[in-house]
Amino acid sequence: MIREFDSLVSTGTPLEVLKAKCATCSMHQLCLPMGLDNDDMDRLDQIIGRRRKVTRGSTLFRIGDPFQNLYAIRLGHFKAYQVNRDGVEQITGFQMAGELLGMDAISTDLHHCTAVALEDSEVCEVPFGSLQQLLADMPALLRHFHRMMSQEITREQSVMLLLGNMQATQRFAAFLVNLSSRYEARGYSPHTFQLRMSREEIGNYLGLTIESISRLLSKFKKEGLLRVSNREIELLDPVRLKAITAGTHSCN
Amino acid sequence: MIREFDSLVSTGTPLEVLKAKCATCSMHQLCLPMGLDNDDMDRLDQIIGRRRKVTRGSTLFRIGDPFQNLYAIRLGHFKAYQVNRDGVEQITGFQMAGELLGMDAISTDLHHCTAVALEDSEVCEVPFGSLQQLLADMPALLRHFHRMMSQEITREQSVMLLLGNMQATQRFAAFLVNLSSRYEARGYSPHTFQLRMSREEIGNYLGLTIESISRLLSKFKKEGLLRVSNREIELLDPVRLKAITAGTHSCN
DNA sequence: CGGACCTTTGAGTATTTTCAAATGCGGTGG
DNA sequence: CCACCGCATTTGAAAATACTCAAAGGTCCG
Repeated sequence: MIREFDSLVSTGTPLEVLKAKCATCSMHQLCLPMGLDNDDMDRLDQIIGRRRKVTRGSTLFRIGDPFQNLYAIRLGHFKAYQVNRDGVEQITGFQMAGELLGMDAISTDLHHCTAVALEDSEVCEVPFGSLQQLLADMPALLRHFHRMMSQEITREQSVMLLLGNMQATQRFAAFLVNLSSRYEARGYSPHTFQLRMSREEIGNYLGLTIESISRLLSKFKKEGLLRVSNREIELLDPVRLKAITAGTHSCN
Repeated sequence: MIREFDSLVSTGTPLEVLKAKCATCSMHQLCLPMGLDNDDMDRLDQIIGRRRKVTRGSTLFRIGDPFQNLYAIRLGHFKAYQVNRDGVEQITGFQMAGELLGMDAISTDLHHCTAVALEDSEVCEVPFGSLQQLLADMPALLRHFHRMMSQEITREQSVMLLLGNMQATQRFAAFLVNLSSRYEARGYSPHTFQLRMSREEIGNYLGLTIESISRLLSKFKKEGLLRVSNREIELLDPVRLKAITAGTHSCN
């Protein structure tokens, strides 16, 4: 990687672009280029379109938009939501750096959800046509791409489990534990983190109302499970939190 | 297709195997070989392992099983469920002929759900290693495989919407409408069909109790929306059923 | 400092669950 | 052929969880 760094600098590549290469991206162990050698990573870099900034609250793509690109999140957080025929939103996921947005659009070439940045973020545009050509040529990339799609299927199944037969307390505990482990996987503290989404968004995602979320936060606080200050969360008893996730038995 | 049929017969291929070829399978317009030309379909046929019968109630694969094969359903119905740490089941989907089972296992090489036949069924074993090699070589197959995975993501998102912010009545209506359209896509009557799953399984899938399902059936029956006799269902007013799916407003 | 917005908390309500009992269906054996 | 048994389903009544509505309290930002 050092070698590559040098060669890029020597050819006068602007620093902007340099920083944006997969090889130097802190997410390359989680993201699409995971496990690729340097040559393959270069080829992936070459098909990636723009590295785009998405400001807080702005929309990356919208339901019904034609599908052109997948988006790899370099930095920041997103929410993805579906909309009922009633116009009611249902958030289907919160995505963070290293995760891929837009995979649900492959089936019909139209986006099935809307993706909105929860904070100022950056994404890599991955033109899907080009990616598919590359996939045929790079078994490692093919394998990992399939893993990422499969992982999304698995994640959604877990949410179905959560929504289908967990109580409010369990759901919220599971939500916190999930965030915690994802931050840990990214090298951040699993105990202290900022919620990037509002109480309302959490409630929407978990199939609960904003009031329920607020009450659950108060309850967990009172029980010494966590400390909250606005969106700053500190998990004080991850073990018990995980236990609550498992069953209703331990939560009164 | 006729030509192929002839050539197979002339080479003395047993009828058993003949019937099992993708080209002669009634599901090839929905299943993996969708859109493939005859040559490509042959290549796909060649990697397919066994065409296996799965008797009612028996398990195709189980959570934690090592992942070897995807399974294309030729005939019959399956349920796929996850299990909580409590041992509580959550059915994540009901699959029918033409659909693919096991895609959630790609991410970790372990199955994340258990698949059980709801009636005597038949599946084609698709060894995933071989499939991946083929994918690199057959753009059309690659494309369709991605569509199928993406479709599964989309389907699960719809279930999240259903579980996250629909009421019991809406959920059950949505369930019936969904079954109806899938039978229609397979050339069966969209109005009259047999439920292959018990009331309990429906309830589990929809995040409701068996009693609620029973009550909803009675309610719909009383409102002239459908006729029920055991597992035989006749939808009498699909339009109103769809309307109920959309919003709570029209159902008292 | 003021205002908009988000969050918290309380009280009453509603939907769905739980628990219990009755009904119906299919299969088995007298 | 009919009675009986087991199992799935239906129905009823009480209970619980989470929601709705309302108001108060905080926080952020101009």
